Amino acid sequence: MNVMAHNHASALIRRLSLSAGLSPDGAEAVRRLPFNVRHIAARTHVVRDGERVSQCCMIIEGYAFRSKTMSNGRRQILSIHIAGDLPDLQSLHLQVMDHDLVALTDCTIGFVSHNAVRALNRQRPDIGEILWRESLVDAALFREALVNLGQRPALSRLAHLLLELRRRIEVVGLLEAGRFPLPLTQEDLADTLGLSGVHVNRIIRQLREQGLVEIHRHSVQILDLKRLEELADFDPAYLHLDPVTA
Amino acid sequence: MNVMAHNHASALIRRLSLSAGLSPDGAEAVRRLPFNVRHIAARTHVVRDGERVSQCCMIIEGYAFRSKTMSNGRRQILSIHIAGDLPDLQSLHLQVMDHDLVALTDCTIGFVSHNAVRALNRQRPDIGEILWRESLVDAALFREALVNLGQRPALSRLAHLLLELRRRIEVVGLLEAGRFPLPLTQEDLADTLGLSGVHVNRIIRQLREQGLVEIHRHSVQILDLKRLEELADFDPAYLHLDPVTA
DNA sequence: CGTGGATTTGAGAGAAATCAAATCATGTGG
DNA sequence: CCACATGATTTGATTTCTCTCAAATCCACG
Repeated sequence: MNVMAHNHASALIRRLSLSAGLSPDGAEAVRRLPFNVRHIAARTHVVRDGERVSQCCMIIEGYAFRSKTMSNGRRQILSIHIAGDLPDLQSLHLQVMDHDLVALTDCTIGFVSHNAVRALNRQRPDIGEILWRESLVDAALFREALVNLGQRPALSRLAHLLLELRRRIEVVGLLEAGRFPLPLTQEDLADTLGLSGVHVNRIIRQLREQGLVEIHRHSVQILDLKRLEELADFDPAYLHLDPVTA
Repeated sequence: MNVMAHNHASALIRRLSLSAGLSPDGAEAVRRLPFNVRHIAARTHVVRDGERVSQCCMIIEGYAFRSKTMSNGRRQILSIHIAGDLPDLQSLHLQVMDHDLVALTDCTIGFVSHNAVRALNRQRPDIGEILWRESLVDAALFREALVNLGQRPALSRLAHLLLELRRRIEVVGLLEAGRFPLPLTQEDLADTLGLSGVHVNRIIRQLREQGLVEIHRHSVQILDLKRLEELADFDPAYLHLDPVTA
């Protein structure tokens, strides 16, 4: 319940500074937001579809995902989130959730009231624009995910997902010797990629057999980045991480 | 090249007033934005993937779509846009396009410089928030499209697309006796739904045979709304059109 | 009235799903 | 520390959905 979170926002600030030109004093203002820090157990809901919320959150540590579940029980995972993400920033202006937000692992999460964020936006329109931009990048990832689901065969689809995660994890400094955690079960991956669990298993095996990727105990090592990027038709422009490319 | 466009924005204003609580004087401020009105021929690009832009646009009349084309030529249509939409609002803060915007029919489009929109946002933060919200609704549609591509079989997938279009068209007052134009070829529909053209043809036939929908000469009539909504598992909450539901 | 794009239909192939069972981990309590 | 229970992964067999290729028909437009 720590209200001061001076370094909790470091991953977020690192990313925003790199990609959105957040200034040092802007970073300070973000750091000073009144985050209410809480621990969330793996596989518990942070917010539920249909709920009306008055705060949004920042992931400080751990993994989370957003998903929608249809009335027949089928679930689509919409996005995977890591430290430094603001996975429900959209609730700032869309206060009724249209999907779930769930902790994938045990998480440390900082909650901020919408009021505090709105106040900051009014006081510092430059930061408001950066947060708006952040929500637009979120949408850009959804667009690429649409291409992934609609146009790529299963093998490339998984490859693309891994490459996106690798890059995003790298940006916040959590890539360790080219290796990163992937705390999704194969069933979770299936629901992310619009495939069946069985098929995901077979696809993973193919990636392994082709010497492209090593996936073991929820940890991923990409062995041949170039070849994997070709297979996935991966172009990171949509991540909008490069300030030159906006 | 008319700079005054007092009623050109009526569809947009109608929608924002209904769903985002745009006030009458806010509407007036939006109307007074310096729109540069131009006509765009069917099947021409409005903006291209990779371009850096300094203006965004509002559809005054006609249909457009956003799409991404992969290096192997496969294309995914990301969204379909109608009068009153701001299909490249994201460029306001993401100035390099990560997809194409293409006119589907002959269109009348109003272009506004980013500078003018940014100035309005600073001067009228309430309108800035409504535009931000608008970009968040855009993202909400992408999320639902992800569910559509990832989890629904072809028949429900098409049904869902038709229901979404019907509702959006209704909101801006363009639904005529339950009928609306659908100027997409079956090939276009295929690229929207992640299916092949041939399969889309067969799916349309099924919808017709089941007495659910009549599609003829690029015009759609939904014959059994209730049954179609069941088939599609359609819940319009994600459109965020109802201000009570935010 | 001809032409080219769009739609429709048929046949066969392929990708991925489902169903079912076996194996492998992980963590718990005795 | 081992036995067991639970969930995750792996493998096999079969079915289903959707794709591709190919050809025929239809339609809008000049």
